[in-house]
Amino acid sequence: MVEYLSSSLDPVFHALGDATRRAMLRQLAQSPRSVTELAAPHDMSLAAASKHIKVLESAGLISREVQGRTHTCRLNAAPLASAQEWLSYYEKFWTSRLDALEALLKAEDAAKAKPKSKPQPKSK
Amino acid sequence: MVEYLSSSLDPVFHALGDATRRAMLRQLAQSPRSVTELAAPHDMSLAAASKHIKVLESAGLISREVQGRTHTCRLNAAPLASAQEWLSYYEKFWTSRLDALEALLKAEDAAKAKPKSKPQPKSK
DNA sequence: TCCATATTCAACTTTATGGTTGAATATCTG
DNA sequence: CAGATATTCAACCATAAAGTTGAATATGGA
Repeated sequence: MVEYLSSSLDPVFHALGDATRRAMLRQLAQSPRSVTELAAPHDMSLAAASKHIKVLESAGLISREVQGRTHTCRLNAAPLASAQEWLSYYEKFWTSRLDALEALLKAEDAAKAKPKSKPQPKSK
Repeated sequence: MVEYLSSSLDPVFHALGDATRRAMLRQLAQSPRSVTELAAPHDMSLAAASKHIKVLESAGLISREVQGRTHTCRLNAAPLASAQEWLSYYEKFWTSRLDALEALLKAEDAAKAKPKSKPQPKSK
């Protein structure tokens, strides 16, 4: 039903790859904020914060309503749903398994074409 | 129980912000692969693919076992769990709600200090 | 040993990122 | 209108990213 282009995930994950921007999303999860409010907790110029906001905006993660001189930003979580959808594919790799062990089990499971009796010791 | 540093999400989300790397993770979800095998479907030099693999590796998303001249890469999904955990915070913003509408509702919900009777028409 | 295979390394190019500062623009307010 | 506030813009800088090519390294196999 909900179909997401893989390519549209690029800007979303990219936007999430920065702690400042993730923090801004958390702020917006509380309530809409102006640019100044969003910038306040972060130790950087307003112009820098403005750029981060633009990154979030162009990833579709926030929308902006201009009211006079202030821009009110709101969270738009929809693209996060598509990110989570992408990640959900991998749930089977950690659900109800220890992850390192899981990797081993999964490898043997899936690699039907590659029967390897045991891991070789490192040559170095 | 599982506690993840926000900072460790930076390299994870960054790694996911590239379609080539996401595709490589999908490949590895099928079975472990050598560098050559991982590179094959992607239209780039082996050296470029090798760099992508290194990005995934340093984000902790894959591990590598060197056996002779081939390096076998395996998926390590654990950091994806922490990414999903981060995203899960936002589930409430899309679960059982239309997303645009949801933003509105949520805004009213969370902004207890800001009772706005109805959305203002855009000033522009 | 010789050659092919697997992978990385080094150097380089181009473009993107994240930050700065100072000026510009627009709006609100007395 | 004048000044303060909100935000962006433009220019600039330093570093990182993503790709290339060609050489280096290591291993496997005849």
